[in-house]
Amino acid sequence: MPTETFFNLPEEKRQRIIEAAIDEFSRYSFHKARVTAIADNAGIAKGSFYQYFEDKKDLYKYLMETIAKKKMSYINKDMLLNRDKYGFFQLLREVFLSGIRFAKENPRLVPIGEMLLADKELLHELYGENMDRNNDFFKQLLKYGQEKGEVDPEADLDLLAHMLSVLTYSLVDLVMEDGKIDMDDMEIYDKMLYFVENGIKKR
Amino acid sequence: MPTETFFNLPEEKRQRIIEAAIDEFSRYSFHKARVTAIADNAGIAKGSFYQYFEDKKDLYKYLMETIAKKKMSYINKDMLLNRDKYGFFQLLREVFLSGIRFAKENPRLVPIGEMLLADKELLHELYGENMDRNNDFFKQLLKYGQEKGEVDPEADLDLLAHMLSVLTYSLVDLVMEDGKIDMDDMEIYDKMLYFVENGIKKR
Amino acid sequence: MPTETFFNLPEEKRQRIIEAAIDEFSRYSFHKARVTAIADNAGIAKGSFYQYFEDKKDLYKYLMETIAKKKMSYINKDMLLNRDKYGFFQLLREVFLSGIRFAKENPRLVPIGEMLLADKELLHELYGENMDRNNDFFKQLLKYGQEKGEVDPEADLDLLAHMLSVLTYSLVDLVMEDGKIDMDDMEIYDKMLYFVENGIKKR
Amino acid sequence: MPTETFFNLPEEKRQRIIEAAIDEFSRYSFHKARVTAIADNAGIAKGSFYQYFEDKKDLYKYLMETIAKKKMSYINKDMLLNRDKYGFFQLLREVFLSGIRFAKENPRLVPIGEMLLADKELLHELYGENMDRNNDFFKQLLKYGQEKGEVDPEADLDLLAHMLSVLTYSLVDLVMEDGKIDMDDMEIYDKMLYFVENGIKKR
DNA sequence: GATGAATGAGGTTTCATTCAT
DNA sequence: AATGAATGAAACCTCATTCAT
Repeated sequence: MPTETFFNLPEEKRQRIIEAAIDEFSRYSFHKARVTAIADNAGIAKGSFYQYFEDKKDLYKYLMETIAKKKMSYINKDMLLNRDKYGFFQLLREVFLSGIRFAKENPRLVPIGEMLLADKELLHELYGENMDRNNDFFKQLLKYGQEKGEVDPEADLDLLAHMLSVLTYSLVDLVMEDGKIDMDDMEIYDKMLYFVENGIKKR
Repeated sequence: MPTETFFNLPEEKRQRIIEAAIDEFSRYSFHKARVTAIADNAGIAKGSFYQYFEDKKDLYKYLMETIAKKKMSYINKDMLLNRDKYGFFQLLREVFLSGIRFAKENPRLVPIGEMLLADKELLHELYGENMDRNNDFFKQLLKYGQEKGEVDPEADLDLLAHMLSVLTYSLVDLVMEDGKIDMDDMEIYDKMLYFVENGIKKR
Repeated sequence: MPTETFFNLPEEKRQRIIEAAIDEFSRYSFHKARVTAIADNAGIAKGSFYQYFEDKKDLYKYLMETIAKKKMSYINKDMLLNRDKYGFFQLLREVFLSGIRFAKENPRLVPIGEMLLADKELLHELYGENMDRNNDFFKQLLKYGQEKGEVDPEADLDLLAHMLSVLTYSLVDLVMEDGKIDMDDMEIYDKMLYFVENGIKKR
Repeated sequence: MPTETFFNLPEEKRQRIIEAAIDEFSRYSFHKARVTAIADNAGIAKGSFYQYFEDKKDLYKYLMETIAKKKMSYINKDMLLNRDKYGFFQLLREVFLSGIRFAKENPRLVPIGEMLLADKELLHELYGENMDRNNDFFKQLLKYGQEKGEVDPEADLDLLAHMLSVLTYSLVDLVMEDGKIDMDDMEIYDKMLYFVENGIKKR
């Protein structure tokens, strides 16, 4: 956790630091990223960095949390709360699209997450055992889909959740070119959804 | 490319070095992996390392090539050559399973590939533009599936190839726990295939 | 260029570092000189060295600049500015003597310059094409001498400039024994000047 | 001294080694030059190198001797033996020209000598005190010139010898561009001689 | 005598973190 | 709180030389 000092900082300065961190961690893996570069780009002294964070990992953890929260905020909460008004596949579509919107508006955050996912050692260190909240989310959703009779009742929800989770990531990866996303490329999202729907719907 | 000296080494020693390299690179990303550790674990002098490889990256590249070749060798070549004897989904199943067999027998090689995939900078440096041979392979296969009338003729092959590629990886990831695979867990592979088949087959 | 950090250092410490550098580079060629030795002798950590200079070459370049400036400062500027009050050979004598005075007071700087001059590769790297400002200086002087009618009007100024430049160096070399100069050995400078004067004066 | 083994080598092989050594030492100072490069370029095993020479310095010493001898061989011995038939300045001219001829035919040997001259430590180690045979040669010549009444009887022969020695080197340097010499550029040699003659002749 | 693999000391450089002001 | 200089462990890499075959 960042220190109290950090949270007492003027918003603007805190932003500058976060920005600089994002910039560095989106370009380089945790180990290659340099504290010096972050401090420099944020325009703060290296010493200050250690007044705000315990160490490099402390900032990194905080960043991951921030990112996770931000990503969640892209999901239309109303739809989830009133999910009964929508079909399962409509909800799924919303989840997919929220991922895309998030990536479009925060392209630099995408590789940060991906790099962490690849670094099992670090991942374990940060989250210990419970490292797939993402899957849990999809699993809940799928269960609901089964209950509503839209999803194949035989389906293995753990497997499906994992697949959906992975596909979301991959979709973002596919449409992101050089850190940019062509949001208008709507067709492709629906193609994937079409594929998924055929794959898992109840027949 | 490793030096001639390296290839002149007795098989046993070469293996020790490769083993040590795999050990290090499967645990740590390229940047965190240490030449010193590799040399130590291989039981050779640090100086010797540099008689065999130009630098850390040289060994790494060589390792990736070796891994790629090994992975390919797990695909049943006969089936590919006589693909007309098999249905498309039978072929796809073979490809999936080959990935699993490879992962089961070489569990430490899996994270090496995954870490590389996450390090865009390194990936680019090693392979430049043509970095998705994996996708190409699936695209060929899918095209064949369309020609045989088994795959949805409307399907976007680029998208599908990407998805299949990603799903293969994810499947391996899913069944690998602490570097071990439960091969007998056959059911899950077929579940995924079932899902995929429903998703993309011609109706 | 040294970093800002270096220039922020207390004068005393900066001097210690420069001293240590001079000590090392006056004894050993650029390639044999060791950063470690410099850091040790300056009483700073090796890491600090790299906070002050980009690398060994950075310090070396800076040292050469410093030396060049210092050497220039030994020339009596008044004489150059009011050169019309003096004969050409008087000016030349002043230039010669300035070289001697510089060498006498900074004996360790002499071999540094000489070693660089011998390392064509390094020389080229540092100065690119324009690496004989020394010659230019003498050429200007000689031109002036011709205009005043003191120097043989037929003389090839490029050649003469080169010769004078070389002779200055050699004179210093000659009178420097074990890094010390016997300044009182005035006679020898005049002998050389006598020789030069006879060689190039207008008849 | 090279080992007997070296001298027993077939002429052709010995030449190859010497060639490779010249190539390396003409490009790099003693310390930067690499034994490995020499062995490689000579097409011999690294181990063999140490069968022929005690160490890098041993080869270097031998090379310097060879060069010195070769350089001497360019002086017209007949003229020296029958020096009475020629004037002093004719002899001096011959010595100058021999230096030029040597440089023209062995351009790579020139920088080797120059680099050594700049490395006082090495120079001392190789030749101890008596490191100016070159000067001695010129001193003998000048003495003879005085005796014949052609050279200023007041002249300080040590100084003049030094100057002549230095000027010879510098002349070579001046006309050598990129390791090549324009021998037809005869005029310049005579200009320098003219200058020298005026400088030191008896009046 | 020839070979080429093996060695390790030693060099340069990087960087997270500490600390004095 | 802020600064930025100081540190040193540890990484990569080079190369002369030795040694077993």
